[in-house]
Amino acid sequence: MATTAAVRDDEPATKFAKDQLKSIIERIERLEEEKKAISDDIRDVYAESKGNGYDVKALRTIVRMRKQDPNERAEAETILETYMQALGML
Amino acid sequence: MATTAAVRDDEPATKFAKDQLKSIIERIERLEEEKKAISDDIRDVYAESKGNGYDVKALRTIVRMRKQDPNERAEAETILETYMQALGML
Amino acid sequence: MATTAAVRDDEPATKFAKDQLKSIIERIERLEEEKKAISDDIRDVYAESKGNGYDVKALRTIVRMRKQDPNERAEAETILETYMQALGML
Amino acid sequence: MATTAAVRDDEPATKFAKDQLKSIIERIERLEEEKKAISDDIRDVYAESKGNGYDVKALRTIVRMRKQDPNERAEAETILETYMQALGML
DNA sequence: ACTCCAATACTTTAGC
DNA sequence: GCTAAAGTATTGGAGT
Repeated sequence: MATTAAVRDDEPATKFAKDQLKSIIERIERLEEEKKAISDDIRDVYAESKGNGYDVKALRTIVRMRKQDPNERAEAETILETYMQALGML
Repeated sequence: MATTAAVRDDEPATKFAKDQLKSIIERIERLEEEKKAISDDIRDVYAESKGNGYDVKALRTIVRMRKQDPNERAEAETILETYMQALGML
Repeated sequence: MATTAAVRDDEPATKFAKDQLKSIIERIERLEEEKKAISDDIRDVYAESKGNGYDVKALRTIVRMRKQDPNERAEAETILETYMQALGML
Repeated sequence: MATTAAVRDDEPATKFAKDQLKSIIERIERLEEEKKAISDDIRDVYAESKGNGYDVKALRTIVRMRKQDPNERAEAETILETYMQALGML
């Protein structure tokens, strides 16, 4: 295998392989840090909104609904109502 | 309430309140898009690594371990060892 | 500390303490086994229902809804609709 | 439609279908009650242990470890150690 | 298409 | 009471 060879199996643990592994891990760690920073930002927006009197749970529901495909949502709604009907919940 | 008033309670649904709500939702949606982009990047790194012969599960374990170690280890370790000792797990 | 003393701190690791610790762990493990068995049963019911043509997601929603307090549910619904209204989703 | 037919599609909502749906929901609800009862028991054991001076967090860790060990350890361990070796974590 | 597992979101509990 | 942490449940993606 030309290009690479992994840190695996019976292969000698070459310095190159080590560096490649290290590089992978560090790339992921950097990306996860960025991801965490954004998660924190999202949390902050919700917290701030709550401070301004908004209902966080409802906000989350809105965000979730807007993400869904309108068709799928309608279809799910129909089934749900059928079941609720059958159970006397409507 | 001085500054604004939310879309809530018995308050008239002012255009201002609507705009504020819309703004909150859109900020969150923008952040979630960024977050998703990064999640995809992370996924890509794993997929590419797998293509180069790495064991993805092990990579994930490494990442997790490096994240957890600095935080807790030393603290819990002591009590834990006492208990493990008592249970013959050591 | 009347009755016993735990496996902790500077106390000598008495045989009694060991046995008590072991007993606690085993009680929990037994309970967790039972709990897992029930979780599996629930999973089975859903799987079987799916095989009979039911929509599992909708079934889960029904179960969740029936668990909720009707008043709270109604209230949450109201807020949600206010927000949806303000965002032109209704 | 020999055996049953679910509360679904264009089918007339027969009493039978309703009963079957109701039966499914109630079976799940009963199982979830049992499950909750056991969860509560587990909680009680931890609470009682805490009252006797045990460190709950450590107890949970022990339980978790004893659960995981037999399953995976040996398998993942090998690859993992190779990687950790390469990263200077060992 | 279906099963399985990892990741996310939600809920509840403990601690300040 | 609120923030932080755990546990639990649901969702989404990967593999077969």
